[in-house]
Amino acid sequence: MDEKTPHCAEGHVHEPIVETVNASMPDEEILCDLAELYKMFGDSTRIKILYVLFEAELCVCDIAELLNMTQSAISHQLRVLKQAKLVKFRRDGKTVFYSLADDHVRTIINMGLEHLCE
Amino acid sequence: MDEKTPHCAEGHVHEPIVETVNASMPDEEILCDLAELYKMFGDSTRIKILYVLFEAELCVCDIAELLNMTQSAISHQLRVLKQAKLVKFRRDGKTVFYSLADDHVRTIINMGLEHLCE
DNA sequence: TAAACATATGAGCAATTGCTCATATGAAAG
DNA sequence: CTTTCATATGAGCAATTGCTCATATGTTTA
Repeated sequence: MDEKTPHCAEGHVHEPIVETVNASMPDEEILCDLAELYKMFGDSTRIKILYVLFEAELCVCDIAELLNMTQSAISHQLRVLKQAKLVKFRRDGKTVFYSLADDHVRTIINMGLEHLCE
Repeated sequence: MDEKTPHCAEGHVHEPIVETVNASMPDEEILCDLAELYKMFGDSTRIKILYVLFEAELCVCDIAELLNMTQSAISHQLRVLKQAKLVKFRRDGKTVFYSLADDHVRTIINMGLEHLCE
């Protein structure tokens, strides 16, 4: 048997359940993608950026001002959010306006807030 | 003005919007709690543990076997999930059975999966 | 063209994280 | 009580992360 997985005694009571669960598991890759997605929401700076974009598109320096953080810090995080396709942007002269990429972001954050307020 | 926040030129076009957004921001603490919550879902091991508990309560070694990881690694993560109140447990002799603490966990994970599959 | 401004990005660093390994705890069986 | 088995936990380490600081890029204006 696999050396890496210690296990309860042979003929273990819960084995059938393990089989069932194992069969219904999504692909490893999907679950990793899911973790990557939630990782985006797992940092307070990024949560704040996303929340701030709920109401309006904003430029980098506006966000920095709202969160009282440096332009650089915000820009780095926007890059990450952009890669995760959670925000999109639009250039207008020197200014770059960011906004939520889709409505799921709003839904996911609101769902989390609901969970907290119970 | 605040030294830490660089800002666009004085009399900036988007200032009114900034005011509005600022007024509607939830407390710092709530957004931090929200980030803490999502941090739990932001690791593939924890996501897998939670997913595996969708169908049935399982003991630590069953989970370890399912995920092909060590008992120790799983136990450490279960501790974290327990602290976040995402799982609960029940002792039966030597065995400890873990299960999802509430239905929100299922909902949140499913919502993320939906977002990925579009 | 040069200067000014908004944003992006690379290097570096301190803090956090997720594991391993060894060991402790707690419960049942001998 | 002692052993065995299931689980919990502390120390330590490598990898990741989120920031700062300096600087690069891109756009407008003089």
